[in-house]
Amino acid sequence: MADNITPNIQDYLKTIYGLTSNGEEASTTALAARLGIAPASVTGMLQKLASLTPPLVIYRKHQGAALTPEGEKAALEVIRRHRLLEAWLVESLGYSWDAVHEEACKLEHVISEEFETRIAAALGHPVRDPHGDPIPSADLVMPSTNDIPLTSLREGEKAVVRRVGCKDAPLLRHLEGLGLVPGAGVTALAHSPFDGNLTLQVAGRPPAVVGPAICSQIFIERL
Amino acid sequence: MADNITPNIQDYLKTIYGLTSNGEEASTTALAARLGIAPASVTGMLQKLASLTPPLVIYRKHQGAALTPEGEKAALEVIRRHRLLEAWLVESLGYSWDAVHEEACKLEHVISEEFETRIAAALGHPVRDPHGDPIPSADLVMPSTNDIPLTSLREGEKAVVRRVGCKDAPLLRHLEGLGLVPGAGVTALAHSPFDGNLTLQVAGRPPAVVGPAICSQIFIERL
DNA sequence: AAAATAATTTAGGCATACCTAAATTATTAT
DNA sequence: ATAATAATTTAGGTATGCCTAAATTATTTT
Repeated sequence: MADNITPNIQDYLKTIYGLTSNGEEASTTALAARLGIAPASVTGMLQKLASLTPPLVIYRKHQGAALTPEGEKAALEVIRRHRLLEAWLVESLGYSWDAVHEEACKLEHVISEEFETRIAAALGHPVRDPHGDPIPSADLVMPSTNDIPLTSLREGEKAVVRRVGCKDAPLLRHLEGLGLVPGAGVTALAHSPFDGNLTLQVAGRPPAVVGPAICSQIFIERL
Repeated sequence: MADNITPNIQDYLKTIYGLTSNGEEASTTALAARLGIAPASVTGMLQKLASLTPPLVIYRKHQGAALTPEGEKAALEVIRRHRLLEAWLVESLGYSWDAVHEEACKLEHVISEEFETRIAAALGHPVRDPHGDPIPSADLVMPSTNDIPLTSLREGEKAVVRRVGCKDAPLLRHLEGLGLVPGAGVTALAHSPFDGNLTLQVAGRPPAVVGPAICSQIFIERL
């Protein structure tokens, strides 16, 4: 029935999940932007995904798309594979965290269930990937987190970096240089309410001033 | 120029290489049979491969196909990746040798050069895959071998199994059960000229009678 | 409310890569 | 040499998934 889920469809489902789970609308335009294709192409695909049996998305003209339970299941399966692959590329092959996303994007569509099972076991069934993104369990439940944006940290408050929500390789390398990686302890030394700049003390490093463009990509847990 | 080499084209090139390097003709029918598609589809693709710039195959109507230097290079690249992947699935993820072919067939089309480099290094730049197939070097030279068919072994002769030239999972499991895997020492106890059966002593095992259908798939080096 | 702008959809096309059926070419047997 | 068979090619068609241009719908501004 629902085994006609092509790599392309997987990418759509993953992207819809990424938008809606983030509170954003999975609109034609937003999907087109994230997928790097024309809006018209998205319209065509959403119509198709909604007319499959079972439907993978709920779609009404000019109203954007939402995943059906079947669509969400398929999305979580791909997301699980992607994040396990990222973790495993780092742990097992020594990849740097800025290079794993691209590789995982291709591998996620071709690995077998056995492959998934083996790397999950080899990694000890991790709950987060190298960027701190939660990894859905084998029965496709997304772990809940208490991550809050670094932008909400104020003078004197201490926290631990939990997640870095960006895929851009140069930015990831920059963050690594600052020590702003999952697990790092940070203290807010100062906060400028005008430009949103945060002066951060990353454990074991000199203080650094970080702008809101970066802070909004970093998620923490307060201590 | 020649970066429009799709996964499909890679499969054609790999298959043509497999036939011609084996002394067989890369005929339309043979390719169709190996690729599991209709002969007419092969004709269309061969015409296309021959008309690319640079051409990947030499093709003349009713004459089958042969790889150009560019085509052979692309074929060796895919074969290298396939065999490295097989080795690495066994070594690093604990796959059994009968399961790796299928997985490698999908992965070979998507891994990056970095991935290839990393697994080659992690494996110590192996020269054979788990079935004993030679792995082309990083500069795409196929290692030469002295492998001869097990069918040529005669009473009293000793040899080492070097290669098992079949992909069929049930047969591979059967051979593993007999100990007929690369590296195994064998002695021919008897040979029947009528049915081609060979009675083999595999080191550390009871003697076994093996028919020509199996023997022709196994390649050895005489001691 | 009307006009302007933004978002979305429809329509018509293209490329890849497969298919079947019919036509052609090559090979083998009589 | 002719007929039968086998191999191959041509022709026309399908499905996926993208594109652009034009049309439509929704939203915002005046």
